[in-house]
Amino acid sequence: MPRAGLTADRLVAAAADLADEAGFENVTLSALARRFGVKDASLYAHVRNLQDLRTRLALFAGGELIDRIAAAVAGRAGKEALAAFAGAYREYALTRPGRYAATQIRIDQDLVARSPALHRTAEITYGMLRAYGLAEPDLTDAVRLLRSTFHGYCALEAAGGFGAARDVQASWDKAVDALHITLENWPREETHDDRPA
Amino acid sequence: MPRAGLTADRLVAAAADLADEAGFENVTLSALARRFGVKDASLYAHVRNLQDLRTRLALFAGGELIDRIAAAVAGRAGKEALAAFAGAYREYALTRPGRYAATQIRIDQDLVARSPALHRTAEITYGMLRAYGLAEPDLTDAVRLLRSTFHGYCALEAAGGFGAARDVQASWDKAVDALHITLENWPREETHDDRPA
DNA sequence: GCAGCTTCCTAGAGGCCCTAGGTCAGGGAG
DNA sequence: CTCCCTGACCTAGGGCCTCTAGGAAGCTGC
Repeated sequence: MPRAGLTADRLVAAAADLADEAGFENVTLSALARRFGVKDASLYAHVRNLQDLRTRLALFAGGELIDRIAAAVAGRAGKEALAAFAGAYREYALTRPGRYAATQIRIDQDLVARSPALHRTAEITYGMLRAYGLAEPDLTDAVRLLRSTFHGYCALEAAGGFGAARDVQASWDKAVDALHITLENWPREETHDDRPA
Repeated sequence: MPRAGLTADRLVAAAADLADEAGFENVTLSALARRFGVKDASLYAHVRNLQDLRTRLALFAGGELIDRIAAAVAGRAGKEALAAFAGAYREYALTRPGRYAATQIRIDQDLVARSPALHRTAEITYGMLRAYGLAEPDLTDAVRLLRSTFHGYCALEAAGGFGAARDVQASWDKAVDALHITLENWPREETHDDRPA
């Protein structure tokens, strides 16, 4: 009986493809095992359980996403950087819907803290915003606003939430313009609060 | 054998409570049946299947949400209306997480079209924005931006996505301020496009 | 008090997650 | 080259879930 040559990494990669094809909620150990021509119990040698698989997938996808964003943002600043960030973000969310959905699951907090991808995400986002000259806590507020808008937009779009005739790409470009203006006209805090983000 | 007196509406109401207590993904026919002291097969007399139940729950929650928003917005305009809208939205998302999650599922498009709650949502949102004097397509773009931001914020907050020390309520208030400024300084379209939203 | 509709039941198939324990392939040690 | 050990993969089985088919028991209108 030949071996399938499973490893945790190969499982995660296959799970990522499966997520994009069938939706993140259909990433299932049975389906994954089927894909490798193996019984589901066999997967437990490589992955603790379904939750573990999904967490690994989330971290994997988070890494992919920030790599693309980093590549897009590199060498740009200000509005150009913002547009590049936004474009890479939405592109990933739309072309890899399952992987993107994976990045949104709730993950154990100290596992998050130990993830290099998420640290990189924070660095790049805060870095991009430094051009706007915001100080804490405005900086953190702005980061939250950006993440929320990007995520909300992609989530609603993916869920078919935008029924109006208006072209979504044009709408998105406008939203990015609007965010740029928002960042330039940010309602600053009078009192200063320097706690780290 | 006494009857439980099930109806579709009672099932949906119980499902809503269950969603808030155990999470939307744990809204299950078995759990619901257990709650009524009834076998799961019995539920199929009132609800077509799990998908049908979840869809009904989504529409129910959508109606509840827009009712609260409408009540909050009533009699206000401009920034006050925006803040009231935002406050009611986030309040609902945070205090009724399962119901709120239900509102985000993908729903059959022509079922959406026939839902009065969703029409009301559109009316109220567009109505609130009329104070900012936007014309199409900017109006639709602005609505999309608002919905995205509100949803994205609540989704990230609920998923534990905001790790920084900064108080989330303060951050949210600032985001609403920023949105108000954005709406007042909206980057207008030169060319006019009047298609309905 | 009876007919018929509806509610709720039992029975059972199939999918999923996960554990316990067995078997056999492949690589290193002798 | 053979033995052995690790670990990749297996079978068996329990529990929870959805959903269908068909039967019995309560309620309503006559």
